[in-house]
Amino acid sequence: MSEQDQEKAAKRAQWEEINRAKALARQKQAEATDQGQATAVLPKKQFQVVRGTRDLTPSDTHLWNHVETVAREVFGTFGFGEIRSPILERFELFARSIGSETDIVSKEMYTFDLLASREVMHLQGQLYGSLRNPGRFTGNLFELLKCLKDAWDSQQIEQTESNDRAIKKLEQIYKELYSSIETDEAFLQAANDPQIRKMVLEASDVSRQIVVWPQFVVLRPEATASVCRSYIEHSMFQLPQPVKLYYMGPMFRRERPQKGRYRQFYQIGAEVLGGNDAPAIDAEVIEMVMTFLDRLELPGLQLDINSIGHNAPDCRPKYVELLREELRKVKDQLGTDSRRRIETNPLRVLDSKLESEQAIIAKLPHIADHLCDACATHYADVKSQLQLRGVIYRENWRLVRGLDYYMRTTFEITAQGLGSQNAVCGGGRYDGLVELLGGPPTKGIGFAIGEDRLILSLQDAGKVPARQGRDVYIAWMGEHAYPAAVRIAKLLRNEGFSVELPPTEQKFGKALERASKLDSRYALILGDNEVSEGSYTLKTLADGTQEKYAEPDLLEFLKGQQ
RNA sequence: GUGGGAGUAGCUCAGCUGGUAGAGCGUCGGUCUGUGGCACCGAAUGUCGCGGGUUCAAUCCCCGUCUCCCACCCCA
Repeated sequence: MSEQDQEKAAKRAQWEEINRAKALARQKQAEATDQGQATAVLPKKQFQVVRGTRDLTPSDTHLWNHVETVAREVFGTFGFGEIRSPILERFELFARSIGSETDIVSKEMYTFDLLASREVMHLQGQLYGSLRNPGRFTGNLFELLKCLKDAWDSQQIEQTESNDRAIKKLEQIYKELYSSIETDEAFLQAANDPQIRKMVLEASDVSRQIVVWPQFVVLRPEATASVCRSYIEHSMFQLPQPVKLYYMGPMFRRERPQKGRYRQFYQIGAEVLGGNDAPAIDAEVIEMVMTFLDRLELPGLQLDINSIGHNAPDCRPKYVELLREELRKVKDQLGTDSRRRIETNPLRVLDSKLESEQAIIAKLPHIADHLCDACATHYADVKSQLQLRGVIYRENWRLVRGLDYYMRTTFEITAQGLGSQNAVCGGGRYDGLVELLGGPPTKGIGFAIGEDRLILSLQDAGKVPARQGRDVYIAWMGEHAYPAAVRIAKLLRNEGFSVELPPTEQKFGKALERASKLDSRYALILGDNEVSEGSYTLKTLADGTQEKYAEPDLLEFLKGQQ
């Protein structure tokens, strides 16, 4: 013990000395650099991706592209066409479709104020500030009127009669002011003219009565609403029905990032709009997405289906009331979240993952037993249509969707390797949505696949297609070989081969080493010997064999191997 | 938004309840000037996530912050 203590004390003393020496050295160095170059080093702050977003580099994108290619192929075979809608949409589009009470709309959207409201407020302030200068006042009033009219057209001003009157009044005052101070003389006199002063004051008063609501543009949190908007906006109901569309691209939700959940995430989805609500359509949509996922060899696939009826007194609302009553009876045994939902959204109680609630939930009434006749028939037909197509499903009476617009058929697909975020696809029928967004009554059904999760699951299962290396690595040596190398590279690339042409000369061994590191299939050897003979040596890197070819033979051979 | 864990080389990670940082893989170069994968040798790369505090001294202890991971919430 005491020995150790002594050692420590000795070390400590030693270091004190060293520290002092270092401090001295540092001081000297500082003095030296003061005389020499004063190095002004900028703080090196590295940029990094914003939270919840990420880069996908070639080692990722090769799988992403594979997934997207298969999606396009499969969806194409079902007669779907791609739609690309903007990433920016009006806030109201999602507030109306998804439901303004949902988390997505109430707190997870990235929003931008279109600035019109601020601009108007600014102009209103300027107008007031220029009360004493009729000339400027008139100019400001003109600007303000322009903005107000735009705001009125885009419904940023409440469409009331009094607002309408106020704008018209301003317009009238503007015209009178404009005509009465047309001449310079009038302009000079205007400031003292009681008539004009009165108009100016009135205009200022009236303008400030008008409230302009901010108008928000958002980054889309999902695409179904966008597709419906587009369907309406392009009058697609005049096309042969139904219209079958698919999309893929980034969506944005400001949630806490987690495995399989990002703030910028990607969805692949499809929608069938218009026509009738034949159960065969529901079944075909499900068959399509299952075909797609099967083709990718996604492991551990589980398809759950359910029907949540429709919004009529003899259907879902009736069941929701029944469910609420049953839940109230067992309220004491439920957690706080579920207790709250009894009143706000009893269906979501069925979703609960709480272990302690499972036994209670299991005894609750099933919605399938309380559907109206039409919905019950529809559900039964969807199931038989699925069987007809050989689609294996599991009925899950607890499957309810979180978004307001769903009705009747709902489904969800889960996969392996995703932790608690195991849903890889969700979808359902939404017959009222297009009408809700201002279109004609239109049937609709669709799904969205979480591409990030799909990719995770594929990676987890090792279902990543081998990355393709180069087809041909050109191992050229010597000045004479270089022009020939450039020429043959061009020829081969024109034929669609992936060719690596080293920009500078390499030692032979190095060239072959690089060729194999780049997973090249062949090394094309091109040195003095070959140049003088007008031939090429082609080495197959897998087995080390090599052969000489004349140019036409070489091309023919490689094309045969493609 | 709430709770827990983590952050050390390009990657995966070691680092002894404080003494100025290491391995493997990868990268680059050499052994090797017409034959790669192997082997051997060598090199580069770190403000130990960032900021502050305690200390003679902090990768280590304390506080804050950012990011990632896990769970909740919600959803794809």
